Amino acid sequence: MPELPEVETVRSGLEKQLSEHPTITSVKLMRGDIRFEIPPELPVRLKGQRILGVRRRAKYLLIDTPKAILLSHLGMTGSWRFTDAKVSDADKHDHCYIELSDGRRLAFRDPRRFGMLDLVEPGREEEHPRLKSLGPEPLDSEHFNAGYLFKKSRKRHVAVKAFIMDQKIVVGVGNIYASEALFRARVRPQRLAGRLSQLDCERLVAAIHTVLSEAIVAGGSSIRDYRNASGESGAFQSSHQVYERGGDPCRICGATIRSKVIGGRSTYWCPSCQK
DNA sequence: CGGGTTACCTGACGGC
DNA sequence: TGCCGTCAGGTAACCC
Repeated sequence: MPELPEVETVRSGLEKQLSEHPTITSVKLMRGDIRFEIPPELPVRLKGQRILGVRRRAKYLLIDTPKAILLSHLGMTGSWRFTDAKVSDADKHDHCYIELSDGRRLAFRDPRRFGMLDLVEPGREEEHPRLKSLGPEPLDSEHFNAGYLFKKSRKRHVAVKAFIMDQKIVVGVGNIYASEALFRARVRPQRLAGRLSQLDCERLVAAIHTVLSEAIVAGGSSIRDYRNASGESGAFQSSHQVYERGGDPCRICGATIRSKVIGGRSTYWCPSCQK
Protein backbone atom coordinates (compact mmCIF):
# COMPACT_ATOMS: atom_id res chain seq x y z
CA MET A 1 0.00 0.00 0.00
CA PRO A 2 2.10 2.84 1.22
CA GLU A 3 5.14 4.61 -0.11
CA LEU A 4 6.75 7.60 1.55
CA PRO A 5 3.92 10.11 0.92
CA GLU A 6 1.31 7.74 2.32
CA VAL A 7 3.42 6.90 5.37
CA GLU A 8 4.15 10.58 5.95
CA THR A 9 0.43 11.32 5.71
CA VAL A 10 -0.26 8.64 8.30
CA ARG A 11 2.52 10.04 10.48
CA SER A 12 1.21 13.59 10.46
CA GLY A 13 -2.33 12.33 11.08
CA LEU A 14 -1.25 10.24 14.03
CA GLU A 15 0.84 13.07 15.44
CA LYS A 16 -2.09 15.46 15.26
CA GLN A 17 -4.50 12.99 16.81
CA LEU A 18 -2.00 12.23 19.57
CA SER A 19 -1.11 15.86 20.30
CA GLU A 20 -2.58 15.62 23.81
CA HIS A 21 -0.03 12.88 24.53
CA PRO A 22 -2.38 10.22 25.91
CA THR A 23 -1.12 7.35 28.01
CA ILE A 24 -1.32 3.77 26.77
CA THR A 25 -3.60 2.04 29.24
CA SER A 26 -3.33 -1.43 27.71
CA VAL A 27 -2.29 -3.25 24.57
CA LYS A 28 -4.09 -6.23 23.10
CA LEU A 29 -2.20 -8.54 20.77
CA MET A 30 -4.65 -10.66 18.78
CA ARG A 31 -2.17 -12.36 16.48
CA GLY A 32 1.58 -11.91 16.35
CA ASP A 33 2.40 -13.99 13.28
CA ILE A 34 2.81 -11.23 10.71
CA ARG A 35 5.90 -10.75 8.51
CA PHE A 36 8.12 -10.80 11.56
CA GLU A 37 6.79 -12.13 14.85
CA ILE A 38 5.44 -9.29 17.00
CA PRO A 39 7.39 -9.44 20.29
CA PRO A 40 5.12 -11.11 22.87
CA GLU A 41 6.38 -8.65 25.49
CA LEU A 42 5.18 -5.68 23.44
CA PRO A 43 1.96 -5.16 25.43
CA VAL A 44 3.64 -5.16 28.83
CA ARG A 45 6.45 -2.92 27.60
CA LEU A 46 4.04 -0.27 26.31
CA LYS A 47 1.45 -0.35 29.07
CA GLY A 48 1.50 2.83 31.14
CA GLN A 49 3.76 4.67 28.68
CA ARG A 50 2.82 8.16 27.55
CA ILE A 51 2.91 8.85 23.82
CA LEU A 52 5.39 11.65 23.15
CA GLY A 53 5.21 11.93 19.37
CA VAL A 54 5.36 10.16 16.03
CA ARG A 55 8.32 10.11 13.68
CA ARG A 56 9.00 8.55 10.29
CA ARG A 57 12.18 7.00 8.91
CA ALA A 58 11.85 5.73 5.34
CA LYS A 59 8.51 3.88 5.27
CA TYR A 60 8.71 3.07 8.98
CA LEU A 61 6.71 4.84 11.69
CA LEU A 62 8.13 5.36 15.16
CA ILE A 63 5.77 6.12 18.04
CA ASP A 64 7.85 7.51 20.88
CA THR A 65 7.26 6.83 24.55
CA PRO A 66 9.74 7.38 27.40
CA LYS A 67 10.85 3.77 27.75
CA ALA A 68 10.12 2.18 24.38
CA ILE A 69 9.67 3.12 20.75
CA LEU A 70 6.89 1.33 18.86
CA LEU A 71 8.28 0.70 15.37
CA SER A 72 5.83 -0.19 12.63
CA HIS A 73 5.84 -0.86 8.90
CA LEU A 74 2.60 -1.03 6.94
CA GLY A 75 3.80 -3.44 4.26
CA MET A 76 1.32 -3.49 1.38
CA THR A 77 -1.99 -3.37 3.22
CA GLY A 78 -1.26 -2.19 6.75
CA SER A 79 -3.01 0.72 8.43
CA TRP A 80 -3.26 2.48 11.74
CA ARG A 81 -6.74 3.72 12.55
CA PHE A 82 -8.47 5.33 15.45
CA THR A 83 -11.73 3.87 16.65
CA ASP A 84 -13.87 4.61 19.63
CA ALA A 85 -13.40 1.54 21.81
CA LYS A 86 -17.12 1.68 22.62
CA VAL A 87 -18.14 1.56 18.97
CA SER A 88 -17.65 -1.83 17.42
CA ASP A 89 -15.39 -1.31 14.42
CA ALA A 90 -13.48 -4.54 14.87
CA ASP A 91 -12.08 -6.24 11.82
CA LYS A 92 -10.77 -9.75 11.46
CA HIS A 93 -7.49 -8.30 10.27
CA ASP A 94 -6.93 -6.17 13.38
CA HIS A 95 -3.78 -7.66 14.91
CA CYS A 96 -3.05 -5.23 17.73
CA TYR A 97 -5.05 -2.67 19.73
CA ILE A 98 -3.43 0.21 21.60
CA GLU A 99 -5.98 1.43 24.20
CA LEU A 100 -5.55 5.08 25.16
CA SER A 101 -6.33 7.01 28.34
CA ASP A 102 -8.74 9.30 26.43
CA GLY A 103 -10.99 6.33 25.59
CA ARG A 104 -9.85 5.91 22.02
CA ARG A 105 -8.30 2.85 20.51
CA LEU A 106 -5.51 2.77 17.93
CA ALA A 107 -5.81 -0.35 15.78
CA PHE A 108 -3.09 -1.91 13.67
CA ARG A 109 -4.86 -3.59 10.75
CA ASP A 110 -3.09 -5.57 8.03
CA PRO A 111 -4.97 -8.12 5.88
CA ARG A 112 -1.93 -9.49 4.03
CA ARG A 113 0.27 -9.44 7.14
CA PHE A 114 3.31 -8.09 5.26
CA GLY A 115 3.72 -5.35 7.85
CA MET A 116 5.65 -5.39 11.09
CA LEU A 117 5.50 -4.18 14.69
CA ASP A 118 8.54 -4.12 16.93
CA LEU A 119 10.04 -2.34 19.90
CA VAL A 120 13.19 -0.24 19.87
CA GLU A 121 15.08 1.10 22.83
CA PRO A 122 15.09 4.92 22.76
CA GLY A 123 18.36 6.21 21.34
CA ARG A 124 19.09 2.97 19.55
CA GLU A 125 16.95 3.49 16.45
CA GLU A 126 19.90 3.43 14.08
CA GLU A 127 21.01 0.04 15.43
CA HIS A 128 17.75 -1.68 14.59
CA PRO A 129 18.30 -4.37 11.91
CA ARG A 130 15.52 -2.97 9.72
CA LEU A 131 16.75 0.63 9.97
CA LYS A 132 20.52 0.41 10.01
CA SER A 133 21.09 -0.22 6.29
CA LEU A 134 18.69 2.38 4.94
CA GLY A 135 19.86 5.03 2.50
CA PRO A 136 19.21 8.78 2.76
CA GLU A 137 15.79 10.38 2.96
CA PRO A 138 14.73 11.60 -0.50
CA LEU A 139 13.75 15.06 0.78
CA ASP A 140 17.08 15.57 2.53
CA SER A 141 18.94 17.54 -0.13
CA GLU A 142 22.13 17.59 1.88
CA HIS A 143 22.53 13.81 1.56
CA PHE A 144 20.35 12.95 -1.43
CA ASN A 145 21.52 15.02 -4.38
CA ALA A 146 22.72 14.56 -7.96
CA GLY A 147 26.34 14.06 -6.96
CA TYR A 148 25.40 11.30 -4.55
CA LEU A 149 23.12 9.52 -7.02
CA PHE A 150 25.65 9.78 -9.85
CA LYS A 151 28.40 8.29 -7.70
CA LYS A 152 26.18 5.50 -6.35
CA SER A 153 24.99 4.56 -9.83
CA ARG A 154 28.44 4.04 -11.35
CA LYS A 155 29.06 0.46 -12.55
CA ARG A 156 25.55 -0.55 -11.59
CA HIS A 157 23.96 -2.84 -14.18
CA VAL A 158 20.38 -2.62 -12.96
CA ALA A 159 17.43 -0.85 -14.50
CA VAL A 160 17.26 2.66 -13.06
CA LYS A 161 13.72 1.93 -11.90
CA ALA A 162 14.88 -0.93 -9.67
CA PHE A 163 17.85 1.22 -8.62
CA ILE A 164 15.75 4.08 -7.23
CA MET A 165 13.45 1.58 -5.50
CA ASP A 166 16.47 0.10 -3.67
CA GLN A 167 16.07 1.37 -0.11
CA LYS A 168 19.84 1.28 0.38
CA ILE A 169 20.20 3.92 -2.36
CA VAL A 170 17.32 6.17 -1.34
CA VAL A 171 14.34 5.37 0.88
CA GLY A 172 10.66 5.92 0.33
CA VAL A 173 10.38 5.44 -3.45
CA GLY A 174 8.06 2.52 -4.21
CA ASN A 175 6.42 1.20 -7.34
CA ILE A 176 4.04 4.09 -8.05
CA TYR A 177 6.43 6.97 -7.46
CA ALA A 178 9.33 5.27 -9.25
CA SER A 179 7.39 5.33 -12.54
CA GLU A 180 6.06 8.83 -11.84
CA ALA A 181 9.50 10.27 -10.99
CA LEU A 182 11.13 8.70 -14.06
CA PHE A 183 8.43 10.18 -16.28
CA ARG A 184 9.02 13.63 -14.83
CA ALA A 185 12.79 13.19 -15.23
CA ARG A 186 12.25 12.05 -18.86
CA VAL A 187 14.31 8.91 -18.20
CA ARG A 188 13.16 5.47 -19.38
CA PRO A 189 12.78 3.01 -16.50
CA GLN A 190 14.77 0.28 -18.26
CA ARG A 191 17.89 2.43 -18.70
CA LEU A 192 20.82 0.99 -16.77
CA ALA A 193 21.70 2.99 -13.67
CA GLY A 194 25.37 3.03 -14.64
CA ARG A 195 24.53 4.85 -17.87
CA LEU A 196 22.85 7.84 -16.26
CA SER A 197 24.57 11.13 -16.96
CA GLN A 198 25.15 13.79 -14.33
CA LEU A 199 22.28 15.73 -15.92
CA ASP A 200 20.00 12.67 -15.73
CA CYS A 201 20.83 12.40 -12.04
CA GLU A 202 20.03 16.05 -11.49
CA ARG A 203 16.66 15.66 -13.21
CA LEU A 204 15.93 12.44 -11.37
CA VAL A 205 16.71 13.82 -7.92
CA ALA A 206 14.61 16.89 -8.66
CA ALA A 207 11.75 14.73 -9.98
CA ILE A 208 11.78 12.44 -6.95
CA HIS A 209 11.76 15.47 -4.67
CA THR A 210 8.91 17.13 -6.55
CA VAL A 211 6.67 14.11 -6.96
CA LEU A 212 7.01 13.00 -3.33
CA SER A 213 6.50 16.52 -2.00
CA GLU A 214 3.41 17.10 -4.13
CA ALA A 215 2.00 13.71 -3.14
CA ILE A 216 2.48 14.50 0.56
CA VAL A 217 0.55 17.76 0.12
CA ALA A 218 -2.23 15.80 -1.61
CA GLY A 219 -2.37 13.27 1.24
CA GLY A 220 -0.86 10.42 -0.80
CA SER A 221 -2.30 8.23 -3.56
CA SER A 222 -5.28 5.95 -2.97
CA ILE A 223 -5.16 3.35 -5.74
CA ARG A 224 -6.81 0.46 -4.00
CA ASP A 225 -7.17 0.54 -0.26
CA TYR A 226 -4.85 3.16 1.19
CA ARG A 227 -6.44 5.28 3.93
CA ASN A 228 -4.91 7.66 6.45
CA ALA A 229 -5.38 7.28 10.22
CA SER A 230 -8.75 9.04 9.96
CA GLY A 231 -9.94 6.69 7.22
CA GLU A 232 -9.65 9.29 4.46
CA SER A 233 -8.35 8.69 0.90
CA GLY A 234 -5.45 10.53 -0.67
CA ALA A 235 -5.91 12.59 -3.84
CA PHE A 236 -2.60 12.30 -5.66
CA GLN A 237 -3.73 9.42 -7.90
CA SER A 238 -5.47 12.02 -10.08
CA SER A 239 -2.05 13.57 -10.70
CA HIS A 240 -0.47 10.32 -11.87
CA GLN A 241 1.02 10.80 -15.32
CA VAL A 242 1.79 7.17 -16.15
CA TYR A 243 1.04 4.78 -13.28
CA GLU A 244 -1.74 2.35 -14.25
CA ARG A 245 -2.24 4.33 -17.48
CA GLY A 246 -0.90 1.71 -19.90
CA GLY A 247 -2.64 2.11 -23.32
CA ASP A 248 -3.85 5.61 -22.49
CA PRO A 249 -2.48 8.76 -24.16
CA CYS A 250 0.44 10.62 -22.57
CA ARG A 251 -0.87 13.80 -20.97
CA ILE A 252 2.09 15.72 -22.45
CA CYS A 253 2.56 14.40 -25.99
CA GLY A 254 -0.37 12.07 -26.64
CA ALA A 255 1.77 8.99 -27.33
CA THR A 256 0.45 5.70 -25.94
CA ILE A 257 1.73 4.95 -22.44
CA ARG A 258 3.50 1.59 -22.33
CA SER A 259 3.89 -0.90 -19.54
CA LYS A 260 6.01 -3.93 -18.78
CA VAL A 261 7.32 -5.81 -15.78
CA ILE A 262 10.71 -4.59 -14.58
CA GLY A 263 12.26 -6.05 -11.47
CA GLY A 264 9.10 -8.06 -10.92
CA ARG A 265 6.87 -4.99 -10.75
CA SER A 266 4.53 -3.31 -13.23
CA THR A 267 6.24 -0.30 -14.77
CA TYR A 268 4.80 2.48 -16.92
CA TRP A 269 6.42 5.04 -19.22
CA CYS A 270 5.89 7.27 -22.22
CA PRO A 271 8.00 6.01 -25.15
CA SER A 272 8.11 9.50 -26.64
CA CYS A 273 8.81 11.73 -23.62
CA GLN A 274 11.29 9.40 -21.92
CA LYS A 275 14.71 8.54 -23.37
C1' DC B 1 28.80 -8.98 -4.11
C1' DG B 2 25.46 -7.77 -7.78
C1' DG B 3 21.36 -8.84 -9.97
C1' DG B 4 17.30 -11.65 -10.74
C1' DT B 5 13.50 -14.48 -8.89
C1' DT B 6 10.46 -16.11 -5.47
C1' DA B 7 7.99 -16.22 -1.34
C1' DC B 8 5.31 -14.30 2.21
C1' DC B 9 -0.56 -13.53 2.56
C1' DT B 10 -5.35 -12.10 1.62
C1' DG B 11 -8.72 -10.08 -1.27
C1' DA B 12 -10.56 -8.06 -5.51
C1' DC B 13 -11.61 -8.64 -10.10
C1' DG B 14 -12.27 -10.60 -14.77
C1' DG B 15 -13.17 -14.57 -17.66
C1' DC B 16 -15.63 -18.66 -18.32
C1' DT C 1 -23.18 -18.23 -8.64
C1' DG C 2 -18.75 -20.17 -8.40
C1' DC C 3 -14.21 -21.45 -9.62
C1' DC C 4 -9.73 -20.19 -11.30
C1' DG C 5 -5.99 -17.34 -12.63
C1' DT C 6 -3.90 -12.90 -12.04
C1' DC C 7 -2.59 -8.99 -9.75
C1' DA C 8 -1.73 -5.66 -5.84
C1' DG C 9 1.42 0.42 -3.03
C1' DG C 10 7.03 -4.04 0.24
C1' DT C 11 10.77 -6.53 1.63
C1' DA C 12 13.98 -10.18 2.36
C1' DA C 13 15.48 -14.80 1.53
C1' DC C 14 17.11 -17.40 -2.01
C1' DC C 15 19.71 -18.56 -6.24
C1' DC C 16 23.47 -18.15 -9.72
